[in-house]
Amino acid sequence: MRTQQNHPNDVRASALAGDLRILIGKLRRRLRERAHIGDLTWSQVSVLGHLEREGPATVTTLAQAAGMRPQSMGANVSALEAAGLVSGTPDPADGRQIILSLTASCRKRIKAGRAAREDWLSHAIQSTLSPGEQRELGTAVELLKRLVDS
Amino acid sequence: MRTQQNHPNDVRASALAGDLRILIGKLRRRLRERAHIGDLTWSQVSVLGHLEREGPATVTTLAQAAGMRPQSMGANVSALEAAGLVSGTPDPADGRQIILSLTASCRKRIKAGRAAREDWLSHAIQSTLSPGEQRELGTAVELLKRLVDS
DNA sequence: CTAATATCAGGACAACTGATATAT
DNA sequence: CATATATCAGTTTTCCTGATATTA
Repeated sequence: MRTQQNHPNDVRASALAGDLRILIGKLRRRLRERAHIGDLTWSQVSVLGHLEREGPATVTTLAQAAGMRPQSMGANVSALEAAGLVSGTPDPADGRQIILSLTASCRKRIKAGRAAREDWLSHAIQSTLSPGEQRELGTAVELLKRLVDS
Repeated sequence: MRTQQNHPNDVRASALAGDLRILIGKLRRRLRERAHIGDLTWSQVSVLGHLEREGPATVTTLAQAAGMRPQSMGANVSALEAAGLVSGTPDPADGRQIILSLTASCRKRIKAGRAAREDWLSHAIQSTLSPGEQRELGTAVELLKRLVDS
């Protein structure tokens, strides 16, 4: 290990962790208060994004991807089904599972681009970050994914 | 596959927003389940970090920095006072305010480096990210700060 | 008197744990 | 019987809104 005098690596990491911790709290509160696209919560919007990019999935798969319990994800999915944005069909090969996918109307809404533009977070990314900065953020997101799955 | 000229910047921003949304959820749950240093919650650790780096502050100041209501911050501060990590003295110039600062024992604990190393997040940053990647993350954190305050 | 600070009380949201029914 | 999936019910955490006392 090297330099323990001026910039010990763990002090740097510790300060970074502190910044990140505060940042996550603020982002989360912002998302909760402003990120409602329809009558959807922030978690529910995440589910829609996952289904859009990764395709149909079961409740358990979605829960694993989001790092939460199947019961918690089940509540989110129920709300989305009630809103007519997601529908589930039984897996013909495994009667225990229900395969969830976006409904046609939801897909249409996404394709029209309305959903994206109504979203506070993507709007903020576009309006406050230059294309180059957006790329920097993209690489950092990949780093954080690795970190959170470690 | 790259429709660079069509290249809707908003599609890119939208995908980035989706990734970020999921990431924040996962990070938040990870922090809640694993980031207890003593018997402290993640928000409380954030408060300690702020007081350590920025110096003494009032409840209102801390609340603004964290983007939450003074009442919510008050609950966190009360817990920290009960744990003997933070103490408040009345502002001699303004009787309404109470100035909060870290206690000697808390400072000692931080200085000993134990608190930092027990923290899941800073440990993860150190062990899974190279120094260069940590710098990349640092610049991205600055971008996100700007974004969340917009 | 109006504004700012802190705090008490009650409520909402989104996750959690435990238990149960059903299918593999 | 043992495992996996989904779901029902109750609890906890964390922050919110509303109201009040005190001081500037």
